[in-house]
Amino acid sequence: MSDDIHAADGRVIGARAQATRRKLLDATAKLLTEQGILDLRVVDISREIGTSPATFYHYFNDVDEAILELASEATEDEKPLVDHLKPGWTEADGLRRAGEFVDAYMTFWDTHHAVLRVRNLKAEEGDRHFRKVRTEANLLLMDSLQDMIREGVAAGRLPKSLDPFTTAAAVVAMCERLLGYQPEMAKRGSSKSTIRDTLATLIFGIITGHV
Amino acid sequence: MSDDIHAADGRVIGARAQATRRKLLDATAKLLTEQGILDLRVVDISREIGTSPATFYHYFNDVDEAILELASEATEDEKPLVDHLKPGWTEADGLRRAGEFVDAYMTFWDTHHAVLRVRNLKAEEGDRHFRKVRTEANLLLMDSLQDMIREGVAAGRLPKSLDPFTTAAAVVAMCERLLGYQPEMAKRGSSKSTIRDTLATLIFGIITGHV
DNA sequence: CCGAAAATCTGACGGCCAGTCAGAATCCGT
DNA sequence: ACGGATTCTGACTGGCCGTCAGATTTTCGG
Repeated sequence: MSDDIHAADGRVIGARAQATRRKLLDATAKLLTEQGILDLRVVDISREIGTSPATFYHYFNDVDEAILELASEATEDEKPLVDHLKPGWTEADGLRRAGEFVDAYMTFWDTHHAVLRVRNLKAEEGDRHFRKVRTEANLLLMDSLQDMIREGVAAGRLPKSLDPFTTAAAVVAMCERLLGYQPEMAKRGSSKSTIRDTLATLIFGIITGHV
Repeated sequence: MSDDIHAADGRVIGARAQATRRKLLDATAKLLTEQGILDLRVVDISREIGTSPATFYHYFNDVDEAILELASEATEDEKPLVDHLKPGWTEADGLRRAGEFVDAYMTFWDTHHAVLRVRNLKAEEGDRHFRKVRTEANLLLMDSLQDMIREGVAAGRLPKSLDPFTTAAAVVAMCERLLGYQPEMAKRGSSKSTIRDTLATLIFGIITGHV
């Protein structure tokens, strides 16, 4: 498996071309954040870096392909979050650890939310590639979460009717979606730190069974 | 406030036109489910009911307006769910009640998921109208959930670090997003009934503090 | 039942963007 | 500074959006 970077036609590209490709990816991420997927036009992405639409199609078969790559890059940034989810949370330090995980997750989310939104939309609409990249990203966290939940079930702190896999998915779901509500919740008095503390308490409770 | 139905130019319309408008809404929902928002074309919606694009624009200023109306209709279907979330769940019957709520929510979701996806996307991308309709829908459930959570906090079954409003939002978030994962989870052995039971157990635990 | 007014529908068009391709511009090794 | 390889783009085709003038259908007073 090669790490070479390819153009849309599959040929390996040189340093100058790699720089152009990177600029296109960055411009795509920027416009996605500013305007959203529904108003994203290849013309605008190209203009953003002072080039023509034809250049974009040298490096990507379509906009989806560029966004898919951004989604993969987001997955890379998600990997370190796993470090916060190692079994062994105690009643004494678990809440603090959960809080640290939430902090890290919030930072991750702030950086990538525009891309993650599109990844999730396309995945839910059935796109094979986006499903794959989303599933891989989610399994990163879920694998660790499952272990922790199994531990809680085995110790009798959690009910046996909790399926570890599904519960892990539910925790990830809660994190993802709750942060999407953030702007509207802020208007109703739920500050970032309230969300942080509540989310940490919930995660701590769900995966360890402590209150 | 009148319940009259209007064309895009604001004029009240008659029975024939109402039927056409309804067919356009249904066709929009159908194609949204089949193809997703990114491939939704006014041409296709019109063709679906054997009319021309110009007809569509008689009734809606754009596709968003039609989807927004479908989202409002979804909110109507969400209202009955509140009945499942009245305070007073006991340790004995709470899990059963939670399960009944989850069943109802899953049915609701199955019916409207394509529209809800777009509603959430547009809301998160900052669209004022979609934010409003989403917030209204979420507050329906959250108002009841908050009451139940406050009860649990007051009784000392739930930690005081749980903000009731945020926790209620987290529960809604978990339901919404977890169901979006359903197809991929099914491939990994998490059946609909596993999801149902786990979700019910989690909701029961989070809002009552019982295990 | 008739004819005119109101309501509903649509053909056709200008404008914008997607995506392609042939060839122009630039780079790089010698 | 020359020639081949790499990178970039002008210009074009085709398709969808959204509009509008006017065609078609329905309604209703007489």
